[in-house]
Amino acid sequence: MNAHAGHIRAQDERGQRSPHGESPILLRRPDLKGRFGAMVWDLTETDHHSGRVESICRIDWNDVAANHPGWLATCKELCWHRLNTPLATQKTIGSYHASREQLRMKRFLRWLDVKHPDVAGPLDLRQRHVHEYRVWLENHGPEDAVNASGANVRTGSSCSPQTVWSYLLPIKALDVFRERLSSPLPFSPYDGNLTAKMLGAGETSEENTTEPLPDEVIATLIDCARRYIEHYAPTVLAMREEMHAFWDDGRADFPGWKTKPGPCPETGITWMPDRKKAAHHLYREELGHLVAACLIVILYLSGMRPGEASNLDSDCLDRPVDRATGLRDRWRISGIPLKKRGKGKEGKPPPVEWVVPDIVAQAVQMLQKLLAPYRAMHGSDLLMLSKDALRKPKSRDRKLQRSSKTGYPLSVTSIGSLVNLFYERARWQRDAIAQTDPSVNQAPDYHIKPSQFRRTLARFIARQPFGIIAGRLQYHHVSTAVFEGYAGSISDTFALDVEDERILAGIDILEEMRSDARAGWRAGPGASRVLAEWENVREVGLASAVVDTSSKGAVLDNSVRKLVQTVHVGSLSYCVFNVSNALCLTEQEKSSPGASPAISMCSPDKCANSVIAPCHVPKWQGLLDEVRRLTGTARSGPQKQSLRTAAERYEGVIAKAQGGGNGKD
DNA sequence: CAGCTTATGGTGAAATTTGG
DNA sequence: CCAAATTTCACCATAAGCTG
Repeated sequence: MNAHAGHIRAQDERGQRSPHGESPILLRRPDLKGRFGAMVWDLTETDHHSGRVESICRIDWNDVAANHPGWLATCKELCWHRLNTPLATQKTIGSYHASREQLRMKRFLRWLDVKHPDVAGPLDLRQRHVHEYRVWLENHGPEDAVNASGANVRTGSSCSPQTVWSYLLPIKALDVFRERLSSPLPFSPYDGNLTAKMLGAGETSEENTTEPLPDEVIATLIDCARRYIEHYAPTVLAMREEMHAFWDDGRADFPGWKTKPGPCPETGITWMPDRKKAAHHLYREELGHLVAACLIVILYLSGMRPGEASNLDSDCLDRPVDRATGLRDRWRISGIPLKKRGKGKEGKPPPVEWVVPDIVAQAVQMLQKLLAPYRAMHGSDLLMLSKDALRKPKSRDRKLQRSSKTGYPLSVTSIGSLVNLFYERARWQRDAIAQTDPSVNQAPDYHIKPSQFRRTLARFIARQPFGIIAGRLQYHHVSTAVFEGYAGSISDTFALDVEDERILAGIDILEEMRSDARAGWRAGPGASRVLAEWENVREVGLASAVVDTSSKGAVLDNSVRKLVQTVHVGSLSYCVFNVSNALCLTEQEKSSPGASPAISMCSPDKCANSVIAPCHVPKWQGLLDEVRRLTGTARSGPQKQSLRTAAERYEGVIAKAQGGGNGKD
């Protein structure tokens, strides 16, 4: 396979592989363009993450060559070995990490330039320099910073040990690879004791600090996103057509919009503010909002990470045949996972799948349609494109210049700005709705981090496995689809996130059941058993662990955890799970270890495990109303009969839960 | 199999780039 | 020169992989 083996595998006098000018940058990818001698190593192709900006996987040596010539050879050798030479203690690293390491190296070199300009190369470096750098990293304020061209400046006066550690990693690597370098360090940093532990990094990890989006924020977002997809999309598409026609026309001035955004058919508000803005800005702003609307729906209801969404192909959606039912009744999105990737072939991680509800499929289809012309224009296959893809191309032979990466992927940082811009619009619309509808209040000022969607979904599923999203989607379909969606990517930690949230929710539920019981509600046998246990647990001085259910998460004792795990939350019932009489499981499933309730098979009114409390009555009432409405339209006798049976069933449940012989007095 | 290191994804915000 | 949108870099968080 390797025609160049002769010079690729060149060995030095110690019998080790070493690079020279014509060596490929990556031995396992000799087809890559660059060679060791080149001043730019472009590893973009080897990066599976298409949403990542190009500069992240491009290593530009020109800066080192110009400002720190004595270091150039060492930096390149180190980087090459990091990419190609596995050691006993160090495996080879990916292009992303290799580039990041060189960025950190550059920061060190900048610092040396300021503090010790006499250190011209690795041979001049001493332990005291390394130590001084470490102290500087640990404790330096903005006034002390060594500024780079370009970007972020220090704000604080200290940083975390793990950050210090990662900035010292290139120096550690110089030590680890000393045998391979033509001019190794003349000493071993801290006598070989430069470790994460020494720097205090890796201390006990803290709680998950990503807070879920507040209810008002997510409600505002989802509501507005849904309106964009359902009602405003045709207007936005018409604007796109008009703008493209103008481009083709070749006229100098935009003649003015023919498309008029009528009032919102649902709320009656003017949904697009009337601004004096250049047409091409207006058009891209609205297209951007529509993209954001789809993105929000996808992120919130699939549990994807932002980076995974930006990595999706335009043909990621399909409708597989359900093996159990033979029907094509579920939507599936396939993509590349960012974490827990596994090995896969050719370094490419195997795809994962998310099962998603209808509205997510709609959002994906909208993106497919909305961005189709730009995909054709820029030769991209990605589902989402950055806003720069929406600009007018300069001419046939010249591409747009802003993005240095071909195809205009939507980077993760851009997702952030897109979403926050959209939230501003959603708030603006909500203000307008509040003018006419006094029951609607204003949305809070809030900065959204894209990763919060995933966390918010975890909480949502945990609290309402039978829930109704935004009051709009059908109960059964969504709950099972979303639930299976996360179960489908079981290798992910998402299931664990959900479980943690569920346990916290379970504590709320137990407390609620307890106060219901104290108010005179008579629980069934299953619930009484659990409540009695709960009283015990509360007694045993777990108050501190249990009372704090608010944010950072209570540190749960195992006994609490176990107890809470038997209680499952639902908006139709609680399930006090007890394997032996669970109606949702077959005999075979019951006997398997770790059996848990099958949400989609639940029959809350029949199962002995199920507890229907007063707070569930409204949902059951809703089901009853629905059945009565249908009874009016039913045609055949059997249809009417089955509806009557259902109605009786629901009436019985309601009577049992709220009054009659089994409820409050 | 816990505790550590290593590898890598994510976020905030200033600086830069680009079209006009 | 202006405004918009991205890139860049510092900082942060967490998963994967070793090792004893």
